[in-house]
Amino acid sequence: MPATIRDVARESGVHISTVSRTFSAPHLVNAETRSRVLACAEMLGYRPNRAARALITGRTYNIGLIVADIANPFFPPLIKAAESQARQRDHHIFIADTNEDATVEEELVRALAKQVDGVLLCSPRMSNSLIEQLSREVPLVVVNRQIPGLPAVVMDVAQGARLAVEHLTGLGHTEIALVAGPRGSWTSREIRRSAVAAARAAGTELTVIGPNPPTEDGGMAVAEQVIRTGVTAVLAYNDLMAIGLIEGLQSRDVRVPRDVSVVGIDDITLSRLIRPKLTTVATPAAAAGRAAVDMLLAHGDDRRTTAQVNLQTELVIRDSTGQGPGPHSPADPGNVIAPALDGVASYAKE
Amino acid sequence: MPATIRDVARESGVHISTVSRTFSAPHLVNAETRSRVLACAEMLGYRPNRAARALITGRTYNIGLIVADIANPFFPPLIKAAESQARQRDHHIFIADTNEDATVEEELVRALAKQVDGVLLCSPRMSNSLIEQLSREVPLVVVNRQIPGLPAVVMDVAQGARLAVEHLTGLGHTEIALVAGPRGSWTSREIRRSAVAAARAAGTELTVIGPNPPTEDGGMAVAEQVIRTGVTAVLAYNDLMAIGLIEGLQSRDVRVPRDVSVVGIDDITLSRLIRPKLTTVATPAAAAGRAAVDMLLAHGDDRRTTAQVNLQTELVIRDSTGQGPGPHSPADPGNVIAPALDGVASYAKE
DNA sequence: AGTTTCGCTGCAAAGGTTTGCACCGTCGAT
DNA sequence: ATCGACGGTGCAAACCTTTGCAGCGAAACT
Repeated sequence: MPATIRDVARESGVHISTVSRTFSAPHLVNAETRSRVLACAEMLGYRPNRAARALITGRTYNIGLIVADIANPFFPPLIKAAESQARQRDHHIFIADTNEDATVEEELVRALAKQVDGVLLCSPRMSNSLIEQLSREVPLVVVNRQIPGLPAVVMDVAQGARLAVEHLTGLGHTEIALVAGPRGSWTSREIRRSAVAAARAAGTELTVIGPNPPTEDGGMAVAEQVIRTGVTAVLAYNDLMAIGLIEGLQSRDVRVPRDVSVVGIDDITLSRLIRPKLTTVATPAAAAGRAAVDMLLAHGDDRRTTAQVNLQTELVIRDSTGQGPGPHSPADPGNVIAPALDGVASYAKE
Repeated sequence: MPATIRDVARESGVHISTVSRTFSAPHLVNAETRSRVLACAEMLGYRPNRAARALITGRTYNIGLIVADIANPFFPPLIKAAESQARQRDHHIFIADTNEDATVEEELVRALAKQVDGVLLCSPRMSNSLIEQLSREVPLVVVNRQIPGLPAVVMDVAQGARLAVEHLTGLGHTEIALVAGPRGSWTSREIRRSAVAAARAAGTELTVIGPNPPTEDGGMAVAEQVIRTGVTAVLAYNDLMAIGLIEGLQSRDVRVPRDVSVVGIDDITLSRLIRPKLTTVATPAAAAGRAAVDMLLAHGDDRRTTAQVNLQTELVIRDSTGQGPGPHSPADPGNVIAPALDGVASYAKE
C-alpha cells in the first residue's frame, strides 16, 4: 500500500492539485508550501505513479527498444548508446528480445504500445505491411530497414558489402560465397544485392548460401557446404556467423586465411579477440542507437515522416583474409583505408 | 487517437462494461454479443490499454529485469531464460542496464516500480539497506546477493572459487593472485572469502588485486600488476577480465598457460572461442533467470520471505591452466569432473 | 400461479494523477 | 477609492479500464 498523492495532501493540509503541482510544475506553488509538501512526501515515501500520470498526459517518458537477439554482441553497443541518449532526454529505455521471431516481435510491440511513447524497432523480421499497421498504434522508428513513410536509421551495409567484395576480388579471389542471414532481414537482402552487383562488376562468381540463422552455430553449420562449393573466399552476414564458420572450417582442417578467406560484418569486440583476427565491415551501432532515440523524440506526434538517417560503414582489414588464386590486383593498396565516417562522426561528436 | 473501450461500446451498442468483460471474462457474456463486440473491436483496431487496466487491478503482467551491463555476455543467457519463463506465465520482461552504477540502479528501480509487478535485481551494486528500502516500494527478487528477508537466487560461486584454487594448487602453483571485481559486488566478496580460505587450507599465498571494473579492459589493465607480483596463477572475477588479462599478458610476451595459468568465472561462450581456451567456473545463468521469475511470481504479495534458491557451479578445465613450479599434487586427477549440478538439473529439466 | 434460479447486461464507483477554470486576497497603478 | 493584475490555491472533470451490485426477463422449479 504505497502512499498516494491523496495521503500527501491530507498530511500537509493542502489540496491534491497542489501536491501534483509541487512535482510537475514547482514554480506554480509557493516556496513555503512546496517545501512542506516535499517534506511530507519524503516522510511518507511518496512517488508519483507514472502509470496514472501517463493516463492523463499521454506521455510515459519510456521508450521501447526491440531487438532480435540480445545475445548477439552487435546489439549491446546500440542499446547502451540509446540508453545514454534517452537518459539525457529524461527518458527510460525498456528492452525486449524477440528471439528472431516475427510473431513475438508483433506481440511485444503491442504489449509495449501503451506503456511507452514510442518503439525503436531494431532489425525487424516482420513484414513491411505489418510494421506499417503497427505504426498506427504506436510511434515507431525502424533501424536497419527502409519502409516508405516511416522514420528510419539505416546503416549503409550495401557499401560495406561492396567494399568487402572488392577487397576479396582485389586479393585475387574469383569464386566467392555469400553466407546469407535470416529470412525477413532487410540487411541480408541489401548485402546480397550489393555483393552480387559488386561481384558481377569484377567478373567473379558469387554463390549464395542461405538463409541461415544469424548465429555462431548458423555459421558453423554451413562450413561443410562452403567447402563443397570450392570457393576461396566467403562474406558472412555477420561476425558471429563468420566466427562460427571459421571454427567449422578449422575443425575440418581448412585453414583461414590460407585456404579460405573470411570476412564478417559488424566488427563486434570478439572479432579482435579470435585468431585469426577477423576482417570485417564496421557498422556504427552506437551512432544508430543515438540517432534512433533522437528521431523518435524529435517529431513528437507527427507520425508519418520521410526522415531517414543513413550511416556509413567501413572495412576493417585484419588477418582472416589473404591472397586468392587469381592475379593480385595492383589496384588494391593492400591495406585499404575506409572512407571517412561522415554520418558517424557527426553523431560521435555529441 | 487510438480506439478506446468506449468507442467499441458505442459501435456495438452495448455498455462499456460488457466490452470489458468480452476481453477479461469472456464466459460472462453471451456468445452472440461477444462476437459482435469482437468484430467491432477488430474493425476499430481496439487494444485494451494496459496502463489503465493496471491502475485498477494492480497487476501489469510486466516484470522488470535490471542488470549491471548488457554487454557482459554473462547476462544474455540469464535474460533469455527469464524471458521465456515469463512468457510461459503470460508476462513480459523489461530489461534495463545500469552501467555498473548504483545510482542509476536505484533510479531505474523507482522508474520501473509502478509499471511492473516486480523487479529482478541481478548482481546489484547498491547497499543492502537501500535494497531493503526499495523492496518496500516494489516486490524484489535479488540475484547473486543475499539479503536477509528478501527472496534471492544465488550461484554458489564460493564453491566454484574453491574448486578453482584447489585445481591450481593441485597443479603445483604456490603463488596465486585473485583479480577482484567491482566494489559493491557480493559475488566478488564471496569469491574472495572462499579463495582466501582455500589458499590458506592448501598453504599457498594469495594476493588480491582490486577492486577493478569487471570488463575486458579491466582485466587488461591489471596485466602489468599481475606480472609484478610474480605469481604463476590467477583467478579472475569473471571470464571477461580473464580474457582481457590473457590479452594483456600475451602482449607483454608472457605465455598462457606456460608462464602463467589463468582461470575465469562464468563460462561465457567466448571462453571456448579464444586461444588458449579458458579454464573457468561455469555458473548456471539460465537456471538463475528461470528461478528468479518463478520466485517473483510464486509469492504474489507476501513481500518478505526467506526463500532462497542456491545453484551449484562447476569447474570446466580447458587450456589456460597448466603445471606450476611446485610439486604436482597426486590427488589431482588431472581432469576434474565437477560435482553434479543438483540445483541446475532440477530447473533444467522443465 | 408464485417463487427461485440463472444468464446476461447496465450502473457507477474506483484507481492516481493532471489541468483548465474559478476564486480569493493583496498589491500597485490610476 | 477603484480597478486590474497577479500569485497562489481549490474544484472538478478527464484519462481508460475493472468490478461488485443490482436489475431484467425467462426458464425451471414447487
